[in-house]
Amino acid sequence: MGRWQPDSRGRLQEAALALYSERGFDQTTAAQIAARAGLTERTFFRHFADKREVLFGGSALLQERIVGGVAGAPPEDGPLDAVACGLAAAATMLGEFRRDLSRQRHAVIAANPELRERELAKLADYAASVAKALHQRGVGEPQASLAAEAGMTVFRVAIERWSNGGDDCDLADVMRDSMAGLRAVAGGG
Amino acid sequence: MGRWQPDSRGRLQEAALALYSERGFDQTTAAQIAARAGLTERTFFRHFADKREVLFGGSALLQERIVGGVAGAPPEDGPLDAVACGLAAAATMLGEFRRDLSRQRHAVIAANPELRERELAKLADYAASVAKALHQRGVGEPQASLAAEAGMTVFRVAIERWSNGGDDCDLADVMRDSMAGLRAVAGGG
DNA sequence: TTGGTGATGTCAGTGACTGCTATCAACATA
DNA sequence: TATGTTGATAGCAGTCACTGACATCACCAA
Repeated sequence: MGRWQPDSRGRLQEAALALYSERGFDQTTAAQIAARAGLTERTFFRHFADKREVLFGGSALLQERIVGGVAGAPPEDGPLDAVACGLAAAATMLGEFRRDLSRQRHAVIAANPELRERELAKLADYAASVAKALHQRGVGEPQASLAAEAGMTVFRVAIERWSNGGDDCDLADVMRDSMAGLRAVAGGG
Repeated sequence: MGRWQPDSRGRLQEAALALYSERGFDQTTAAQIAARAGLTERTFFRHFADKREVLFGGSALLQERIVGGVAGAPPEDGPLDAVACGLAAAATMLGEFRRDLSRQRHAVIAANPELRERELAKLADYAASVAKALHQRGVGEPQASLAAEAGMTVFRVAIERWSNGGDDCDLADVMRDSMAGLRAVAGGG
């Protein structure tokens, strides 16, 4: 056995989600999270840049999935179709995850302005990398940025609907439906 | 003459913009801003909730303009047309402002992740109130949210293009053009 | 004259976050 | 076996964002 318990990072994420749920984000200190994970505050900040980031550990992976979905879309697809492929890939990934944890995390984020801010920043990051992927498909500006940002809009709205929906509500379905909604609103005028 | 110099709030905003430009956001302390404005740190935090907010003093007014534009759109306009009216109102307001200051502010925000986060949060606020205004025009969900968020996407992309464009680049024109771009991307597929 | 009000100053405190240094199991290598 | 290196952690001191409580004092109204 190692000198320390394994998976410090994972333990910190678990502890943070639990404490943020129980007492709220503001009422939780980094030292408390670390203590619950059997670590020190200093170690918390070695793993996560700040108190918020601990809730967004999976975002890099999700971003890869989305970009991969866009890059792997059929070559004849238009920009927004390609983005839809990225969203489908994201929906698949999130669907695999434990839904109760997703909901708990979403509730914590929704309850705090600072955390909502961070989530928006993550979505903007996704949009930037999706726009890049669209460029590589030959899409120019401002079409690429508009399609990418619009896609993230659909993503956000869909996640919101899915999170408030019942247990039989499928994320991929909601994504498709929301994308259709955007096309209707934007295309029809 | 009053006991204090007038317009503390304005002096703080000016001092903050200057210092953030000169040394960068991270290298500027709230105490330095206050000192430059002839005030104390404590007073800074009475006027602004945090170090970032001092750059967003006009956002409430801008929000009012956008919502007013949406509410005042012709009744027969579709959701996205109404949002376009809101954006036009915003463009008018921003056009009245000194462009050099707008650019300086934009550069400071672009240079710092925390400030970009805050700007995204403001846009999300605008989107929420625009969606509300659309509801009052009889638009349902998710159409209202999608149209509102898509509108903010257009706003962001347009501001970015305008900010990087030449002096002859008109914001209202860029807004209209970006909106047309979105319609083309979303409508055409 | 007197008393209330509002914007500011002063001060002490909490907690997020950082830089530096020490520790020590694990591993590689001579 | 001995020795040096590495990596994840602890410990500690420090800065700064932000807050709460209380004091000050020009201004204004009665």
